Amino acid sequence: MTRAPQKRRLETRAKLLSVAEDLIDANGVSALRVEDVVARAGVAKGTFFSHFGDKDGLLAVILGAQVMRHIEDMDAAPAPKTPAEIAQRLSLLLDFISQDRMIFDLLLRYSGTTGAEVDEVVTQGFLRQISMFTGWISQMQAAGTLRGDANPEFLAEGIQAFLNHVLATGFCMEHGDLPPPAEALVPYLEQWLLT
Amino acid sequence: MTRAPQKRRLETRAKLLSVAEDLIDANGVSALRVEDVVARAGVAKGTFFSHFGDKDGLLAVILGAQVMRHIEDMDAAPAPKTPAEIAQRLSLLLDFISQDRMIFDLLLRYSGTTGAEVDEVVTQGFLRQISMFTGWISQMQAAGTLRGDANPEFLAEGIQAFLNHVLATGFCMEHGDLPPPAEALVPYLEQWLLT
DNA sequence: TATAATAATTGACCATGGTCAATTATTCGG
DNA sequence: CCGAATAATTGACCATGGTCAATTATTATA
Repeated sequence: MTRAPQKRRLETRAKLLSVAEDLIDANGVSALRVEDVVARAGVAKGTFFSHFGDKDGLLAVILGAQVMRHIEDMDAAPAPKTPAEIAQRLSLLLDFISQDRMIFDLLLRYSGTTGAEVDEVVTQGFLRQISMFTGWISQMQAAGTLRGDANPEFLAEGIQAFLNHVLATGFCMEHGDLPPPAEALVPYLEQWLLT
Repeated sequence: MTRAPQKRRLETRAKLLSVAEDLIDANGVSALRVEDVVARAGVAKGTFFSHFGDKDGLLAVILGAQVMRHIEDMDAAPAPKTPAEIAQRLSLLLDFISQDRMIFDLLLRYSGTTGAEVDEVVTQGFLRQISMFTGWISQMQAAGTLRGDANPEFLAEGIQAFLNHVLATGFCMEHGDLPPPAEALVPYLEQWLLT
């Protein structure tokens, strides 16, 4: 039985998170240095690792929360009615992830940590996203606007696959000339979801 | 105009590669240390980086070559006739990539380096793989065994997407209980390629 | 072949993430 | 309120990838 954390620990953690968020806002994820975080937070290096395990742990918490916020926004609006609308609904999230390859890599790596660590925000986010997709698809199937011959959860996983594909592909071309990820996603979704 | 590399340089490069391959065979990709490689090869650290840019550069060369070998094997046999046969044909490659998450991550990262570096083996491999898929699909379309309503290259990219999806998903569950990647791939391919 | 120009290599040095035995703060039982 | 037990923090130290001015080997030129 593990004890509840003391107030001091919660404060330290909050301080580390807020400092890291500020630094990320200012300089981007790639430029974040653990040494800078602990220096600004006024704690020792070891404290950082005792809280987050490693640097990616901290990033997972912060980026996972941001992803979760996007998912909640997407889920709040009325369900999309076509594949193109799904892609459009995803555009803010996709833009966020496209902003830095490090974000994509980290989310992909943490996306399914078995759910072993119940508090893994990233895992939660992905599960939530799949169930959101599943809900959309069920509704569309009920409305007869897309193929009814496959189970919604399976189709939802396919969306996930194409979403990652489009993101990965986007990083390959040198930035500048290619369409935004949400747009690139449309043909895949249509092929996957229609008839 | 850059000059051709001297014999000495080619020998050094070959030595580094062969030492690294031996170490990988013995201990796996994750355990490879640059210091070990240079020590065994009898060269200085700087030499390593002058040849490969960074550690991933060396890995890209080695793993890219292994992937290319798998692709050539797959391409040598007669074209598969069904989605399930495609999955089966891919199983050796998928098993190879599944063996260590580091391999998957690296291949994904290097898969499309713009083709800017013409000698990037990984990029070559992916292009080759897509064209192999495209060929298979064309033949199957001609034979009428799968949907003829989409262009083969587009369908080939979809295969790539599902292939990565299955691999990524495989790493998430703790190893042991889940089916081999090639098997997990089948339903996606069928849904994607059939009618 | 002597010398200048260029290629290749060297290794001390740095940057950064990560470890862990020792120390300090907090809580708990009596 | 006083130790004893546990939680939290500390910071010197380590591991490993990566840099680059200096050095040595090779090639080109006269």
